[in-house]
Formats: sequence, C-alpha cells, structure tokens
Amino acid sequence: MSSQGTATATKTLALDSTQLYLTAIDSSDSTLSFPPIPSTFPPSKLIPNTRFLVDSFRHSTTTTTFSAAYFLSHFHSDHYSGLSPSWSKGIIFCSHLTSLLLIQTLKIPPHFVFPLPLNDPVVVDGCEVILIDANHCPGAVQFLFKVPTKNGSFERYVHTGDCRYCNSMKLNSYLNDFVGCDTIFLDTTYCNPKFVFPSQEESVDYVVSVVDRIGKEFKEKKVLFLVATYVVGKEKILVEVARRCKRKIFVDGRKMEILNVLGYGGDKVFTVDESESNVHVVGWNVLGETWPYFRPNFVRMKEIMEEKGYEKIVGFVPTGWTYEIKRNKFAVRSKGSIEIHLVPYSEHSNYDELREYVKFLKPKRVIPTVGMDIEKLDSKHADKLRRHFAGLVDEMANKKDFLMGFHRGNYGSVEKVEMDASPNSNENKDMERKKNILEMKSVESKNADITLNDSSPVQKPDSQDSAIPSEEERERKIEELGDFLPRWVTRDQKLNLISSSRWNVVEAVSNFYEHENELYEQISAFRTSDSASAAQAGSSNNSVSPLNSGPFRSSSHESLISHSSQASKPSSFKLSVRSNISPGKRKKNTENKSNKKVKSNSKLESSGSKQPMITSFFGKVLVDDSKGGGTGLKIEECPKEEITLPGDLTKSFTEKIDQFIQIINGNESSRNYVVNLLEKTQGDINRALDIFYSNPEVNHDENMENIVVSSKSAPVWSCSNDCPVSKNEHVLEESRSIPDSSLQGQPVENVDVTLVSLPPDKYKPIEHACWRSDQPAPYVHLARTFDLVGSQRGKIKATSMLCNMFRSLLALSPEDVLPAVYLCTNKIAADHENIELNIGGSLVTSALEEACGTNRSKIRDMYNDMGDLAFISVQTGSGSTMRKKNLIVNLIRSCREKEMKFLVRTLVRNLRIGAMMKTVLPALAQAVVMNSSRDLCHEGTADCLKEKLQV
DNA sequence: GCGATCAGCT
DNA sequence: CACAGCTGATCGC
Repeated sequence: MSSQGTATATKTLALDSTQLYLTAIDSSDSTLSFPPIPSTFPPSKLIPNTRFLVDSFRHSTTTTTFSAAYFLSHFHSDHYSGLSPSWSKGIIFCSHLTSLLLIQTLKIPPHFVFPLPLNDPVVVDGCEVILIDANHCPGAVQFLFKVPTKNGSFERYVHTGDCRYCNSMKLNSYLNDFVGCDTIFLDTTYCNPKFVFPSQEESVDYVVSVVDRIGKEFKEKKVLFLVATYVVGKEKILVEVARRCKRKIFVDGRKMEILNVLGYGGDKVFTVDESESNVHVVGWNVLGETWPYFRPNFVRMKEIMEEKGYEKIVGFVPTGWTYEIKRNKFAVRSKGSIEIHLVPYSEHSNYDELREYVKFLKPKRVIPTVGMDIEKLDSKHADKLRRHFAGLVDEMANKKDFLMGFHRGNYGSVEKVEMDASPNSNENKDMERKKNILEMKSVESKNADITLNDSSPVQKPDSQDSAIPSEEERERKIEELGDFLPRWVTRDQKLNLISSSRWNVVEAVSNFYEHENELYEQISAFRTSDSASAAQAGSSNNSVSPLNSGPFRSSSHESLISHSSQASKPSSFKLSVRSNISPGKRKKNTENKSNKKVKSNSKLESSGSKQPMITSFFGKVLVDDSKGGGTGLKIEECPKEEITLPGDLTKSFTEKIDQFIQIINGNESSRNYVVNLLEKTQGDINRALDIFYSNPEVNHDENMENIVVSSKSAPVWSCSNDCPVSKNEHVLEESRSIPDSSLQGQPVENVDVTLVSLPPDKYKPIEHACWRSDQPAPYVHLARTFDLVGSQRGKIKATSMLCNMFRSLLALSPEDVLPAVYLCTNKIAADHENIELNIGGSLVTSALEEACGTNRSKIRDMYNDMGDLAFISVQTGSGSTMRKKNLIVNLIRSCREKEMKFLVRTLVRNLRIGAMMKTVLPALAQAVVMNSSRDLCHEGTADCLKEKLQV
C-alpha cells in the first residue's frame, strides 16, 4: 500500500498526515487548516500537543474536523465506531493487520488507510511514532509517541489501546525508551482488585486438557466442543486446541473470511466443513447469557447437540469476567450430558498486570481509557481509577518539572508544538497537578518534616528531616502512609518503612514499592502474629460486629498523592470506598479490620460476589405520604453503602423508629415496642430487625400478609398463604372466571386478558380494565400487558399496549400510575430514592422453592418454562437474608398467572420485555392525552410524573 | 433522503 | 455499569 517506505532503507520514514490526506481526497487545496481542538475533547483519545486522535472517529462532526491524523489501535467496533465505507475525514494509521481488516471487512476506502510497521519508528507530522504489540487481539498495537517540545526535548506518550500487559514487554527496547514517560493512556477495563484471573497460558492449558480428557473418554465422534468467541479475538485458544489436541476447528464462513485476512488460512487449522471437526466456534451468547451473571442456555445447547447428532456437548466460555473461581478449578455448569466451562481468558490486563505495567513504566501520569464517564473531563471515575496507581507514577518527576518551571521563572513555557493544537484540558490538568503540588507543599511546610526528594534540584536540604516527630505526629504519619499502601501491610511494616525514610511519607511509599514482594512474603509467613498485631494496632476502632464494620475507609490527603487502595497480592479485595463519608465521621485506621475482613471475605469474594449482587429495587414505591397507615411495604431499605456504618449517627432516633416501623410494615400501635427494641440495640436497626424477626412472640405474619407495592393500594400482590404456586398451573387464559374474594384488587374476571392489545381507538380504559374504580389496580394488569408486549415484536405495538394499560390506570387508579411506570422501566423507585434490595438470583430461587413446598419438580418445570432462574443452590442466609426471603416467599405465593414470571424477572432485575423509558414515556404521554378530555387533572399527574422521573 | 445514534437482542 | 457486535427504528440534518 505504501511505497514511501522504500525511499531509503536507512532513514526513518517521514510522513505528513495533511499531505497524505490531500492526496487521498485528490485535492490540491493546500490551504487545509483545522480549528482548535475544543477543550471538551475526551482526554483519553487525544495525544497532548498534537492533533493525533486515537480510537476516536466520531468526535468530530461533519462540519468540523480537527485532524487528518487518526490512529486505530485494533479492530474492535467500540474502538473503530464512526468508521464506515464513507469515511473521508482523515488518514487512519494502524497496524498492517488492522489495515487489512479495515479495507476488506469494513470496506474503508484504501487510500485513507495507512498501515505502519511494528517495532519500527516512523515520523508523522514531526512526531516519532512506534507501534508495538498490545497482546490483545490480532493486529492490536500500542502507540508510542515522541512529541518534540520547544526546548528541543521530547514529551513521550504511551497509548496502550486495548492491551494485556505481559512481562515480555519489558524486553521491548522501544518501550524501554518510554520508561518515565509523560503519560500512559491505559486500558483500565479491569482496573479493580476484584479482577483476578490467570495467565492466558493457564487458561489455554485448561481448555486443552478438558478437550483431551473428554475427547478420550468419548472416542469417536460423539462429543461436540463449542467455544464461544467474537469476530476478532481469542483465537489463541482455538489455535492451541487445534495444535495440541490435533483437531481442526470448525468456523462459519464469515469467521473464516476474517481468519483468512488474519493469516490463519494457510495453516489448515480452521475449516468450514462441519464434518471435519467436533470443535466448533460459536457466537458470543450462544452458550448462555453472560450478563449480569452467567446463565447457561442448556436448551439451546441441547438443540444444537441433537441437531448435529452428538451425545455429549462441552462448551467453553472464555471470559474476563471471572464469575467464580474455585480452588484452582474453573467453574463448570452442567446439566445431563451438557457442560459449560467458564474459562477466565482475558485479552485485557488484570489488576496486578495493570499495576505491574505502570510500575515498570513509571509514567508521570496515568490516563484511563476505559470506564464509564471516562470521556468526560471531570470524570470522577477516572480519578478513582487513577488512584490505583498513585504510588507507582513518578511523582518526583512531576514535582521536579513543576519546580524547574519556577526556577526558570515561567512554568508555562512549555508551549504547544502547533498553534492552538493543545487542548485546554491538558493545561487544566497541568494546573491541577501544580495546584495539588502546591497544596502538598503547604502541607509540608506545616508539618515541617516532609520534604521533597533530595534529588530535586531546587530542594533545600532540611536538617530536621531525621528528627523523630512526636507520638501524635507519628500516628498521623502511619495512618497517612496506610492510605497509600495495600491493606495487607502491617503496622510494624509501616513503622519500619516510615522511620527508615526519615519520616517522609512519599519516600516511604516509594520504598515500599521497591520491596513490595519481600514485605508481602514477610507477612504471609507470619500471618497469625500479623493479625494479632494488627488487631492491637486498631484499638482506636470501636468494636462492632463484623457485619457492621465498614472494612474500608475512605482516604484523606487527596492533595498529596491520591491514596492508593490497591492490594496487589492478596487475590481479592473489595475496593468500594464511599468517599463521600465526611472526614469527621470517617473511621480512622481500620487496617486491622480490613485485614480480618479480607481473610474472612476472600472466599466469599472469589466464589460469590463476582456474580453481581442484583441490586434490584423493590420496596416502597415512592411513599410520598408515609403516613399511609404503614401499608407501604419495603422489603428492606438499605443505605447506599454496602456496609452500614457502625452506629450510624446520621439519623435521629425518631427517624430510625419511623424507618423501622416502615420496614416491618407496622403501624403506630407497634411504636412502643419498636422504641423499646431500638433502645436495646442502641439504635442499630439491623440488630433490632434481627431481634424482631427472631422473636416468635411477635406475630409478623400479620405484617407479611398483605404485601403491596405502593403506599396506598396500588399494584397489589394480594397474598393468601393458602394459594400455593400450583395455582399458576390453571390460571392461564381460561381460568380467570374464578373469583377469589380473599384477594385484594381482584381482577374483574369477565374481561379478556388480551384486551390491552386492542388498537388505542378501540380500547375502553374503564370497561376493558380488569378491575373496578373502587379497587386498587392489580399487578396482574401489568403482568398481562408485559406478557403481551413480550410476545409481540415492534415498538409501535408495544407502545400502544402500554398506552392502553396506562389509560386504564389513569382512569381508575391514577395514584398507581407512577409505581407502574417504575415497574415498566425495571425500577422500583426513582433513582434518588436509594432503595436497594440486595436480592440475588439464589435468594429468589430458594424463596421459590419454599413457596412450592416440597414440590421440587414444579420448580424445575417453571425453570424450564421461564428460564429465568439460574441458581438452584440454596443459600444459608443471615437474618436479613432470611427476612427478604420470607417476603419473597409471600409475594410468590400470592402470584397469579403471569404475575409470577414478571415478579421473578423484576426481582432479578431483568424484565426483558423491551419496554424502556423511551417506550414507556411516550405511551404514558399518549395515554394522558387520550384521557385528558375526560379529566383534566390527570395532566397534572403526568407532569409531576415526568418531573419525578427526570430527577 | 441520508448518515448518525439508539434500543434491543444475541 | 458492560470482554463485542449486529440490526432495525428513530433522530436529525
């Protein structure tokens, strides 16, 4: 494609993107110029002081383009989105392989694509650019940029694209030239200590061994292996299985095309002839849904097995989301002759590797490229991510730069290479950094005992350094140091570190990272004595039950190096720090708790909580007027924090009483009892609840009996414990004529359940509703609508049905409209309500089992029928888990016809009826309009709803 | 009428 | 939120 490279073999290829671009568009207009890049441009996609955009093809509009030099790190759509056959905005620089994919698969006009060689510097627009392998998918590269500055030196930037760091990268001499670079733009996909997964080799070994083992057990052509992959990526598994298991791999035509482009064609590893192989590549979600937790699709697999005439089927899902890892075994789900192996195979760096990389590169700054909101300039998330590397970046160099700037008298002297090319954002960041350092300096001067590194040229040596600070200051420093270190570091170690660093925290931190391994081994050798000393160290902590103790504290000292709450060795730490806990209330020095928590937690962590706790939202649906006689039910109302702070002081006692009464669904008559209880537990609501629910003398059943969703009446799950689930069997369409006076909100039974699917002009909201105006709206009204919506295709039809559904609500039970909207949109209350349930799939299932009594086969039927209940395992729960379960049991027992299905889906937060805000709101609006001729005040309701929803 | 973007699904 | 990507509906110029 490029003949330019042949010009001289010895000289570095020099390119000019503008010229290349003009040639590409066949224009002789040499006056091409670009507007300044706006300061709002996502920092993770722009190389400072250049017009180089990385993996960013959609941020310039048709009217304004900022650059002719685009870089694409690899061929995944989330990185090339914005590219299309009509691309014409600039030259795309990428690896050779990626260029082939762009041209052949994406049909990008070839003259806009400029492949660059690997490990071979070229100069683009005056900047040296080097592509090195990223160990991601085929063709994926990292970009190394050397940007000249005015004073004749270079700024160096590493953009990793998507990358899995491996030790061999340390051997790359080009990358070595970037040690101490200015910025690393880092693939932070798995930047959280909870992401622990093995090397790719281990995972490949595992797959190979399973294929070998089962392949031998089932000689001949009886077992089918399926490997889930996507378009480009994870081929290493396939190639290795082929090579080591001596089998070909079957792929479909489309995948084969891609593999041919990637150069796998000649090896005869892959075949499009199904009969040649019993190892088949399948699409991403064929073996099961992967989110929010893995749910195998045994039904589909069985179909495939039978269709293709096999007797056993073994699936592999190579995923970075390690749903669970058992002791050196990967998770396996199986059912009959089907098994699915969840293999933690990742093409992104895990947490340790990320830290390893940054530690190796010692950049002055880390810019995360992956994560929500990451593109925003003020992304809190980005800051959070950045903190994971606080101890590893070269802060000293930052300080030095800054102070040097002062020395020269103009720290702003480092000018842009091109006019206006540098976005303000960078300057802002610089300023921010400088400001931080200033703040730090002021802290230092106040303390008079932290000094800048001696190597700093403007550093004035401070003889006080080695002076031993007062007891109080020592404590403070140890705590401060703790903020920067992993949690496993003991107090003794910290003391050692800090005193041998002349009480300089920064130095102590960097010392720590130089000896991290030794220190870690030290404590693993003396684990018991460690925890003992740790327990002693944390004496400042009041004793609270482990459940209540916040194992993690937020950190102060934001102005120094942001705290690093990393934990690189112990395999899994939770890193959720609620930083909005006010410093005054923050628990100090809870290292000991953390340590303990980690130990007791680690098992849980690795086996359970990777299955994301489904924080579904049930409970009170916007109880505007909490007076409502206490019928408003919440299953449980938790603060947003995962852990209740000990002795939660944020609530007054009275508030707690009210909250408690709400939780137990009690009324004023129970107030005295509640006061008593809360006094006994010193205001600890959780403990009070435990007592409440474990006390047989109190009749909770009364409270549990009527579980309703809204404050007053609205969608009612009326309960009667004697209507077991089996009721579901006969409640399909034809059984609705059986009235049951024990149920509240009982549907009027002479109404066809499919009436909402009538066209809006035929639908009569009142006559066609399944209840009357003096009754609360039954949930079955929603459930039926959901079912119809789910069985239909097309948004228009869904909108019309939802509209009809709302019209009935508006006409008969306007107060139920809002709850209904929440239910439709898969929420239980507005976002700001902060209601969480913490109900996981297993909880729902076990509740289901209970509701069904001993009849397990029924549950299996329902499981097959609905496919929503992935977990059959029963959890032994804590008090609160039991309580939630009880509530769910009661809900389920009260279910009628379709209610069950959608209740379960709601509980596991996966309604999947295809009705999102965008569908629900127009339907509601339409319903309001259609009803407004009848009753104008409803309009106000709708407005109010919209306001509330928009919060 | 076109491409860009979004919702939904796999 | 989210390891990737396709499709069809809607938005917006």
